[in-house]
Amino acid sequence: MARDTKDILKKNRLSVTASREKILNLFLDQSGALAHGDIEKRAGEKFDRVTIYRTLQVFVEKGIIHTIPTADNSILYALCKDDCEEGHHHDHHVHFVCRQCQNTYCLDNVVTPDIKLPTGYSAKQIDVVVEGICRQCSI
Amino acid sequence: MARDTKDILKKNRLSVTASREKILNLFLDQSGALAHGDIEKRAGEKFDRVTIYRTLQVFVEKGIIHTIPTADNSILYALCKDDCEEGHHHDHHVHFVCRQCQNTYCLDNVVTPDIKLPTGYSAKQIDVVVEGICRQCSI
DNA sequence: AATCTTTTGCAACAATGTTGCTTTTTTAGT
DNA sequence: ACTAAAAAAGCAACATTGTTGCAAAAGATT
Repeated sequence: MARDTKDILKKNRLSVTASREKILNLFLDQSGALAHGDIEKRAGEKFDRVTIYRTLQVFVEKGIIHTIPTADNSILYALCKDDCEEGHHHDHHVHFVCRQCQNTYCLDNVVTPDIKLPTGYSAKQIDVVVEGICRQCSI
Repeated sequence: MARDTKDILKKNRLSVTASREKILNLFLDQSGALAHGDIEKRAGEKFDRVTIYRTLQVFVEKGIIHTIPTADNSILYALCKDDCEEGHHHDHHVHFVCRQCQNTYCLDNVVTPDIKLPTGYSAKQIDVVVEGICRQCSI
């Protein structure tokens, strides 16, 4: 496990530090997306808020995590799949927000549909966020 | 014009006040969506920030405007069409963010597609935000 | 016009995000 | 393994954004 995080960091030409490993592990140990606040809480009192901000920023730049837009004005972060590279996200999956457990998941198997736009508009990226009840909560 | 705003407010059983008329007019005079900050700037120095927050909140509750989730963590607001009622938004159109002019538009004619979800997931609402170049900017 | 209700503005506060700078840690070269 | 250079962490101070309670002002109702 610790091996993994070191590898991921090195692969992205990032120096290996305690906070980066810790934060990366939070994402690896967790299926859903995390908000900055979640990370602050779960990391214990160990890290400075600024460090978390900067770490998340670096991870996004390197394509290790991506952001998910939400209606309630909080940015969520989730792990990218392997086909994301530095400065070149391939974020073509649908995001799902559960109204019951409030978790947000990347539905990696659900691809964003094509959208027919009016003449004159051209699409570069399409974000789809579905709100509803997740598998866990509908049992 | 002033007539319009009074009518809209009355139709929603809201008392007619200067700030509500002013803010409503900003939306009517403008095709795109507005962030809280935009409103604060365009309204002049006249209104308290708190009043703007509360006014937007009331407008959303009444179904006069709706919110648009954005990737950069700022909530945008835009006018609802007539078929929105109190507590019951019919927000089934696609939102378009222009990378050039940075404006956000409601594409009222473009309906959000159905999304096939994995077993166990059920959708209550689907938000689609398309990023690209708008008609104005692609001339 | 008087009263009751609603809204506004103010002040204080809380949460979130940013910046510059010093100290500490990591990396790379020997 | 040790040292110098580079990078990151931590700290403090600050900026922005959003929230709450309450008194004053404005709007609605009769």
